[in-house]
Formats: sequence, C-alpha cells, structure tokens
Amino acid sequence: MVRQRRVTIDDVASAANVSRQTVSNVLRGTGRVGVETAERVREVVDRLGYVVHPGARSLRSLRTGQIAFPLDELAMDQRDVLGLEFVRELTAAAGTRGYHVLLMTPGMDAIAELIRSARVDGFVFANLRRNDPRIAAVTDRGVPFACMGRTESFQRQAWVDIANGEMVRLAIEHVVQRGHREVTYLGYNLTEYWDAERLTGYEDTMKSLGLVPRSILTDNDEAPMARAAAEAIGGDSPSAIVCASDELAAAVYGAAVDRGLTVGRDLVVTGVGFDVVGRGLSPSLTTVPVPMKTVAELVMRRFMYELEGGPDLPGEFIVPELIVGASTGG
Amino acid sequence: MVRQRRVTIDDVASAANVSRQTVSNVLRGTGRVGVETAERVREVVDRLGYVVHPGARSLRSLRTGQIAFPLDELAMDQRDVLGLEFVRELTAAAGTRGYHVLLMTPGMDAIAELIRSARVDGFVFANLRRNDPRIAAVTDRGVPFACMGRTESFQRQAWVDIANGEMVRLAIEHVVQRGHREVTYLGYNLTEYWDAERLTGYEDTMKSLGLVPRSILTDNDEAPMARAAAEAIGGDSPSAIVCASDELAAAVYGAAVDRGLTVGRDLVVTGVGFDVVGRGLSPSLTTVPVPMKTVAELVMRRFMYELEGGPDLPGEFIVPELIVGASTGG
DNA sequence: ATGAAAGCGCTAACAT
DNA sequence: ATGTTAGCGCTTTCAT
Repeated sequence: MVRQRRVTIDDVASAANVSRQTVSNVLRGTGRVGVETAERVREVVDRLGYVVHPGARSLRSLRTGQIAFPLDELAMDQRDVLGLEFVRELTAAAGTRGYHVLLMTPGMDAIAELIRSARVDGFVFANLRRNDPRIAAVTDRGVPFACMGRTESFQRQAWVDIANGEMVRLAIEHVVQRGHREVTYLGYNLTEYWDAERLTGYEDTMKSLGLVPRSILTDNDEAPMARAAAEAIGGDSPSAIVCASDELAAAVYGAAVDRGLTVGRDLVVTGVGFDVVGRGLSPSLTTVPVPMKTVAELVMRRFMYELEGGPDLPGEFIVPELIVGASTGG
Repeated sequence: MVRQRRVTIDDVASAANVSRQTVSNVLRGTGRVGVETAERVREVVDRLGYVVHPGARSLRSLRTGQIAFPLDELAMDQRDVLGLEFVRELTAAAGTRGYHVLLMTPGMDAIAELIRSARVDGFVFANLRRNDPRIAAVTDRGVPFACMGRTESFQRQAWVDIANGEMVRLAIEHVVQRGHREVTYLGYNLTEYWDAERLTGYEDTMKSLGLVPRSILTDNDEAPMARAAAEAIGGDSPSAIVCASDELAAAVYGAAVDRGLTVGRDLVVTGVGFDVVGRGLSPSLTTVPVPMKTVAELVMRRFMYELEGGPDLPGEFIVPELIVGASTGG
C-alpha cells in the first residue's frame, strides 16, 4: 500500500518555471498562454505524470466531469444487448471529452441525491417512457441532460433517436430492387412507439411503391415468434420477408429450415438492429444495423451542448445504412 | 437553469447551533457526538436538504466514494446477461454503503489514469484472465480491488466466486433422488475454468454415487448446441440430462419437441444460471440460479475490507441453491 | 501573456 | 462531547 505523494499543480509550475495559474490555463486550453510556454508546461506534465485532482477541480469550477446513467434502462432482455452496447459506446464517447459515466440505481431519489450532492454534471437517459418523470425532475432543477429516444414535444428536445420508418424502408427498397414484389412484414405487436413506426414505415413504403402490404405481428417471445415466422413463410410463399429485428429474422431462418427452404435462394429475408443474434446467422443477414457508436457520440455531443446552456435545439434522427448479406441473394 | 446556492455544512452547523466539525462527525458516524446533538443535527440536515460535496470531502479525506468497473467485462454475448445483472446489483450494493460505480473504458491506460487522478478509491473486476495484468497494475500501486472470479494463488485473494462443481452436484443429486440413474451431462467445451469445474463436478459426483458418467460437450453457438442436445437425448434415451447452462437446457427442450418427447415426463432436464432463457422456459426449469445479488453484495463487502487495508483473507465461494421446476417432474 | 490573492467545502489533528 | 485551526489542490477574479 505504498502510495507516493501526489504530484500537484504546484510541482508542475515550479518545474516549468511558471505560476500555477499558467499551468491551469494550459491544461484547460484557455488559450491565453504563449505557445512556447504551453509546450514546456505540457512536457513537464507528462514527465511528472501529473493529473488534475477531480475533487479540487470540482470544488472550484462546479464541474465534475461526470455523467449519471441509470442502468435499469437495460432490461433483462436479449433484445437489449444493444442497450449494453450503448452504455459501452457512451463511456467511450464521454472519455474522449474527459467525461466519465457514473451508474445510478433506479428511482427518482437517486436522481435527487446526485443533483444535490453535485456528484455529476448531468444525466443521460435511454428508453424513455411517455412523459417520463425523470425529465421533469432534472428540468425543474435546471440540470443538463440528453436522451437516446424522444422527449415530449413540450419538453426540451435534447435527444437523439433512430429513424425507425426509414430503416424498414431501406430494407424494402433493397428487396424490391432485386425484383421482389410480394414483401411481407414480420414485426412486433405495438407496445412501443418504435414498433408502430416500423410498421408505418412498412405500410407507407409499400403504398408509395404501389405494392400490397401484408404484415404479421407477434409478441416478443420465442414460441409466438416461431409461429409468426412460420406463418410469414406460409401462405402464398412470399418471395421476401422484411423483419422488425434480427431476432425475428433468425426465427424466419428456423422456419425456413423446417420447410426445407434455403434462405437467400428460395426465400429472401432482412433484419433490423444487427445484434448478437443477427451477427451469428448463416447465411449472413441483410440488415439495417443501429450505429450505436454514432448514436452514443451524438448523445454525448448533445449533452455537451446542453452543458453550455444554449437555446433548445431540435432532436436529431439518425438514418442507419443497410448492409447487404447473403440472405437477400448474396 | 436556476441553481440556488448550495447548502453547506456551515449552514447546518449554525442552524443547529454546533460547530461544523460536529456536523461532520454526525454525518460520518464517528460516534463522538452526544445522542441529543446528533439527533438535532440530523433533523437540520433533513430540513435543509444538505448533502456533502463529494469533491470537498475527497480533497480532505482522500476518499472519493467511487469504484471503477470496466464495462468490457460484459461481452456481447447472450450468456452474459448475467454479467449485466452483476453490474446492476453491484451498483445497488455499493449504494447501500454510500459508494458509486464508475464505468471505465477497457485497457490499462484507463486504470492508470483513474489511479493517478484519484477519481476512484479502487476497482472491481470480473471475468479475469489467467494472471490478469490488471491485478498486477493495481497491486503495484497499492490500490484496493475486489473480483468476481478468482485471482492467481500468488496474488491477493480478494475475490468471490461461485462453486461450479457444487452447482452441478446439486442438480445430479436432485435427479438421482428422483430415481434416475442414467444422468447425461451436456456442457461446453473447456475454454474457461468454470467449464472444466462443472465437468469435473459432474464426473466426481457420478463416481461417488457409483454411476456411469456420460458427457457431451459443445461450442457455445446455436447450431452446435442444438446438435449436441439432440445427441444427448438420443442414444439410449437417458432418463436425465444435467446441463451446464440454462441455454443448453433450452436446446434440450427444443430437441425434445423434435422427438415428440415431453420434458418433465419422458425426459428430465436441469440447468444452471437462471438467465433470461431459463426464466422463459415452459415447463419451468429446475436449475441452480447464480445468486447475483449475493455475489455482488459479497464482492462489495470484500472491497470495503480491502479499503481498510487489513491482512489478506481467503477468497470466498458461494454455493447456490437448487430451485425445483417442472422439468424434473414437478 | 502571466502572476497573486482568495476561497470553494470539507475533515484531520489538535485543542479544550 | 464539542470547538478551533489549518489546509487539501485547484480555478476564479483581479492585477500587472
């Protein structure tokens, strides 16, 4: 347990022959330091291995360099490995801006406590419910936040979301370009807004292409999904099935095997999301991956903007890109 | 963005007619304060909504109340929803001790930086590799840590782990008590130590019971698992299959359907872990759940001990309990 | 472009 | 059982 004495800003200052104020200015990049001096200071910082003390800094600056994220966002749901990826990417995106992600237990009390103690500079939320009380809580106290997923129209639009309808449209256009005209949609029952948006995206795109929609919705459980997949394949044996998730696409793969059909040849399938399931499929799945790194990056960027306290900006939609696999003919 | 002035310890002190040191003592429970005074102080604290400033505290006490956890521990692997549960429970367990969990990006650099800046009091690691370099890094700098999973014998034994062999033994004993003597083990190829320990637990238990072992190992992928499950059921149609995970048990359920067998009647199955997959099975699965809440609680307790800087203690094994479902006959 | 002074809120150490 | 003193390491503000 040998802990050597801390290297302080004063150590750096005297070693570099400047005042400690100058070191501070160099470190925070305020710009009001000569280039040569800055160079020298930075060198000494590296040599001595100096790192600012977050506590001392926060005491003075009222900034902690920390963001709270409620982990309960991530349900115990396979569908939510993407959520896990979001946290990881958020941690990375925060890191490049000198920020750290602090986990918090669920509930409003934890939010209040973190705000009062000033342990964090703000919050990132995901998986918002309608008129989510957490938004009101942080807004009331004037604490910055940013969300993955939309806030209400009367709230601050500090959010980033994926364009659900567009994802489905990309998939449809891809299979239609490949000559398919019977395009079935296999999706989830409308519990969340994105379920509805994906379905609407399907219906609108089909209409605009002059095609006849046929959609099958299911609960997000193994058995119902398998049944729905079989149903989607059955009927008039449609040439293409556009799924609302990679998991549903996997279910179609399974149903295809049962029917002795080969995916990519007898039957064309697409997914959405590119989660663990989708990545493991063979033949490789044509899908529309949610670019989590980009999402996290934009959420973090928006958070930094919120921190500045500028006027409200519109929310931001991310339109993912389709990646072509062998499931639509290679 | 209206932020009222911070309530400080001085506000509390003067409102309670004591010195600010007394308030500090009450808050940290040093015990050297009269009962009445403490009562009064606590009341004022509540009334004013006072919360300590973590920065100011850490500046003086050299304690941050924060623990770092590397999120990369959780692979993008369905098997690892349990890992996600661990972080969640760790956050909760930390919370009851006034601690917070800070996520960190993977890599040794992040560890070094967190230590130098003193942003955390220590680390929690999971999913350790053999002779994990991170243990050496924190040990060299005398920084406290605690692990879920074992460290090397020459390192500090600051760990908590589950007794893998015991979990399998519980399952075997359960089915044997119910009259089965042909007990097949369906497990994973030996990539991690727990794979080996579960297999060994199976073999040892079978031997001690005077039964003939028969084990089938598979890769952790959908198709191989399905094949292995079918193989386990086939052969001499064993009466019981003890699986190394709930996912494998789910594969057996699937194979049973294919063969027209009813789980719980024609065939008896057990799992290990009680993850998302296991919870969703029907008929309900007899399994040995990993008690993540307990694991996290013990890891956190050990961490607090490490923080004190006491002599090394042995690592701690957790022996989970079997829960009986319908898959072994109801 | 740089420096000096002041103090953020708290707790360790030393009184009493 | 409680109070006083000093200072943790940094940044803000105000000089120069």
